[in-house]
Amino acid sequence: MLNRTYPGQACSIARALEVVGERWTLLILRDTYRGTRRFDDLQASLGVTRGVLASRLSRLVEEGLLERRPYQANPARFEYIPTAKGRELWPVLMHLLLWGDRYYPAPNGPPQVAEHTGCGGRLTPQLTCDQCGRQLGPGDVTLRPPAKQARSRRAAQLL
Amino acid sequence: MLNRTYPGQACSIARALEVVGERWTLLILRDTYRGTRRFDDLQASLGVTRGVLASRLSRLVEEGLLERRPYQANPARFEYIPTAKGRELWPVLMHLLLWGDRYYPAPNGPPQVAEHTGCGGRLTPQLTCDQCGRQLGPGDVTLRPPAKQARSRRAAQLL
DNA sequence: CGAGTGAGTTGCATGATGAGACTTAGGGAG
DNA sequence: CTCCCTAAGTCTCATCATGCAACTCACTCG
Repeated sequence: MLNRTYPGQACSIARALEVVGERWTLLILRDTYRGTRRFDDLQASLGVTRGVLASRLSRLVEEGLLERRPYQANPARFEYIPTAKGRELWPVLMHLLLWGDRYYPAPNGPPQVAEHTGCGGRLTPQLTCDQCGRQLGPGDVTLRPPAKQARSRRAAQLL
Repeated sequence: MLNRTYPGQACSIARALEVVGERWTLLILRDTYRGTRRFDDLQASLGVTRGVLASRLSRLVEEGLLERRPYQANPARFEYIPTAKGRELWPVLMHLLLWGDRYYPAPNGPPQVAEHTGCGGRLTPQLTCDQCGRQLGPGDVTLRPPAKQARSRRAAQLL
């Protein structure tokens, strides 16, 4: 979305979007997951302008989502590999994929299906609770200040 | 990110981003989850320009993520309520929140914590398999054409 | 009557993007 | 040696989107 900040937003969602919310950024990341990791390959695969691609890549490297690693010297050539920080955005991409498949299926031919490689199950489009394991929705979650005053104050309910 | 399309992208992620990838769109959606649902409230909460807000809202209504519902007549006044389709993007927002909290914690004071209202557990930042229930990462998922030839062809592995 | 509120629309200056040519450094063919 | 190719960028220019701020419109309240 922007190069700019979302000023005055205390929310982590806004801070996350300052890094990965610009046009093309998430698609570049997706391509690096899939193994498209060189400048010209990314450019061809995405159809993004070379200038924009260069600027997104350098931002992603700066922020530590990608590592710019030489794969040959003479002449020096580089590839962009997702770091742990970069890979942790994978769930975001997968949820977008599931949502897109559901509401905007591919015009010609059905969408790709994401399946668990060994077992054949599908990705669950749900978030779960790490204690009780139940599936959570907007109504099940409370945002509050962490630790310390543990249970004392109740903050804004999400939805 | 864009108003424009990501031409030539067959992927559902790109199609999803065509709808919700523009600057401000996801933050507007987040606010409607939280109960901020009127034009002026959204404008004040986000600090977005009135013009941009108007254009994003009308797009979201067009695409069926929000419903523009009058809450009074004379003078006619409206609020924007998330539809089921809009609410299903909640996991995307939550993963962004978890990721942002982890890598870009709020400068003053610790981040908000999302907890399961009844049980006190945290949101799992992981996707799971709907059959075996195991947590999945980029390496565990295969994208392939759906149904029909069920298991016959194996397509691009995600990472 | 005059001020206030909510939901927009309009106009201008600035910033970001798309299209496409140019650069740099080395490799290979003839 | 010269010409052409590849990879990874950089540069320029026209167009599009955004931010800022004022204006409109319809109705209500004091």
